Amino acid sequence: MASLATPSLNATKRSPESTTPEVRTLAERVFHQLQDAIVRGELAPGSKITEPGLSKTYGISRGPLREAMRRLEAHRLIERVPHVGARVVKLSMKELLELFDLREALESMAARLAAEHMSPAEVQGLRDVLALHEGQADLKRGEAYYQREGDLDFHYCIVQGSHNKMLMNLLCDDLYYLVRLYRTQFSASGTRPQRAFVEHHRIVDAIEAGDAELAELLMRRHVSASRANVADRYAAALEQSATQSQS
Amino acid sequence: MASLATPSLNATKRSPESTTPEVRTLAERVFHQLQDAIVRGELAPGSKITEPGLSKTYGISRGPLREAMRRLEAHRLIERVPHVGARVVKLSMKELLELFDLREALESMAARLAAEHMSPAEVQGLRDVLALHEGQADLKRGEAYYQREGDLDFHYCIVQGSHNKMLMNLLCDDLYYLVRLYRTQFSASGTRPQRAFVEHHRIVDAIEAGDAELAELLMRRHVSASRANVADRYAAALEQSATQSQS
DNA sequence: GCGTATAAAATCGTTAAACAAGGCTGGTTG
DNA sequence: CAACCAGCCTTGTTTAACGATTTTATACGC
Repeated sequence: MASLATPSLNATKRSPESTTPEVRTLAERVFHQLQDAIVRGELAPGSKITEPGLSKTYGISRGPLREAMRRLEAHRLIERVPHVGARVVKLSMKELLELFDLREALESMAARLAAEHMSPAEVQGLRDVLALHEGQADLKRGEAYYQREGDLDFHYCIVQGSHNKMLMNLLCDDLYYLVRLYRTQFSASGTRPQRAFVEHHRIVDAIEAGDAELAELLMRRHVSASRANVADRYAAALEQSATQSQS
Repeated sequence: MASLATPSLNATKRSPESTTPEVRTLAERVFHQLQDAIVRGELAPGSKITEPGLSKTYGISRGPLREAMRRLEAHRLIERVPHVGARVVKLSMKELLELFDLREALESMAARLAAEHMSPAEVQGLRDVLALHEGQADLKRGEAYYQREGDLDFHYCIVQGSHNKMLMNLLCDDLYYLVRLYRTQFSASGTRPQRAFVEHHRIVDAIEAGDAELAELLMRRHVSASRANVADRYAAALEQSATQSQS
């Protein structure tokens, strides 16, 4: 029963990480703070990050700060040039689509493994997450951005269910932060809510049935459709701005 | 014609990185040195890494050293515990199989993208790499370990051909170092040479034909077979050591 | 006025010394 | 023998300083 609550707990624990209670070293703490600030858009994409500046605002010396920045660099949240400085990463549409390719490959694998390894309790936890989102969807029906973080919660649970630690680290610690960063940068509200919802349910069904192949296929299509949706909306925005500048 | 040589050049450039000519900052240089030392087994897996020790052996102060270690940590080549220290990562068989799952997902995607995006010149470069290995195979036929690094060269080229920078970074900068580390840790000579060879050729054929689906499928099978081979050999080794201890 | 060249300022990379904080070792003691 | 305590070592962090490199600001010439 305890493990039943794990997935949704994990999902809720992600938001209030501003306090970061268990983090003991300064470098780690400031790393998480900066990570959050970047992902939430408080540090503007492309803006320059200066050591003396951060050192003053966060009240720490340059040593731990530089270590935190090295970690941010490894997570691809900032870009550094020797002797010049660091700036917050600015995702291009090309890189965003690349990111979707990665997600398609990794998350379809995660769904496959989840179908093979997830325990009934974990599946139930997954259904709980879905039910939670459904409630929110009922409340805010019509608002497009209702599932901004909820969608990731679902994907988190699937990845956790794969029981593959390397996969979990890669997706949850690295890629999902980039996904969230993109969502703030492009102010991308997750459109196509009801369709994604049905897809989520079908994926859980396949996982519950232990149908690894189907789960993999459905997740692949789900991510692929999400990618196509983003690409289409981008193309539409491009066209609109083009006609706008024409008039 | 210049770009034709790029893949094989890239493959050869990987080995003599001990000089690291273009690396300008100390932290970066010592990071690469440590990375190399770990991957080549000079730093024993599980062995403790102490800051004063490395600081003395490499003749640098603790500042850049700690930054280098933070990068090694991000690449999962060392593991740190606050206030305790860092040790070289020690891959378990479980983690190795997890790594193969990642490779299967990512490299099959890479093969698919390569079939879609690779230029004829790049395909030719890929064939050159294969021909080079074939020559070595003729020379050292019988020796099982002939393709230890050559195999990775092939996979490198495929990933490069995907033209997906995120995928390239992930595989070439992160996972492939872990693969090499595993090969030294388990003193794993790539067995099944001729079979892998045939598989390599068929993958290139599919890529050249632009058959993305087939390339993806073949690469998936290729990695999967490699994984199964490793798992089998490990199981056999386990059984042998069991009967050995029995007598 | 504008572009170039030089000089100044700011930032980054690195070192060194020092101290606090926490873990490990080994000896002492009950 | 186990628990406890002290001392030592390593890690985490700060401060100050300096060389190197980049950026900027200024002044000069065209």
